[in-house]
Amino acid sequence: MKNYIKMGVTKTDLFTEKQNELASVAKVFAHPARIAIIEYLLQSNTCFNGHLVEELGLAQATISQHLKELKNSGIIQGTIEGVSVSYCINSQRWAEIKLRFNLFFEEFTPPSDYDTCC
Amino acid sequence: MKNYIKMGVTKTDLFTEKQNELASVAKVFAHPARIAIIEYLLQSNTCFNGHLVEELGLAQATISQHLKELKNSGIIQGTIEGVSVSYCINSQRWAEIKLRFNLFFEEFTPPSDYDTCC
DNA sequence: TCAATACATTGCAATATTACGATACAGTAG
DNA sequence: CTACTGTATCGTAATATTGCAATGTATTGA
Repeated sequence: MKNYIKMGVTKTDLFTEKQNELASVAKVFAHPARIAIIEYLLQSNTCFNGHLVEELGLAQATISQHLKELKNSGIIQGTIEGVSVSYCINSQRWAEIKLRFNLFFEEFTPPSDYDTCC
Repeated sequence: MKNYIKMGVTKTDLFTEKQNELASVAKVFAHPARIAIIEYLLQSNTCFNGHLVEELGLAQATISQHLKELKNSGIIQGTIEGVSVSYCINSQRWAEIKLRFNLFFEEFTPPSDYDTCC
């Protein structure tokens, strides 16, 4: 069984692999600090080698923890660059996740009379 | 301040309204049971009035709790229909959330030499 | 009215998340 | 080697999430 982000007492075995995967990725996005980190990397649009601690207002240990989760999910990657680390979006993984969410959102194709039913 | 889904000891005040909102919606998707419920409603493509408890393997109380969170986020809506309740996707809210995620995913436009940098 | 049905709410136990200080570690400069 | 810098990890407190049994509530059918 795949090693999903742990989910409380969640009974992952009741659900499909796809459902667990989507939930797992959504969980990574489910924190504003991680959204902020991602958007920072998205906007810098290159390898970022800098001062996220000053950028966000969180402690260094906290940011490091969030970065670790982002790395674990494959969304970002980091390479050691001398004394510091360069982070950037993993473009392939990003495309993959984007597609997965798109497919999910496209699953809804309501008929024209949809809104009259409840 | 808006009433987001509570976030542990998360310091929401450090982030923008948009970041907190996106994280809040992602949090709703961050559980396979809720994904499963949503997909069930998506696929039935109409007002569902039925037996989610038998469909998923969770206790009635647990499902009720997940439905409540989905209702709170506006993703689904329910109307009392005699002895039971009909649930369906709120198509307007769905479109809103879809757009929000699309914009987020579109924020990444890597230059051609992107993958060489880290 | 009374029982049955369907769902919501409450209360609780087990577990995960978030945050941060303290500390470890690795690379660089001197 | 030593000090410094940037990051990771550990330990821990505060809080949230998940799941379920028990219970409450509202509607239907007899």
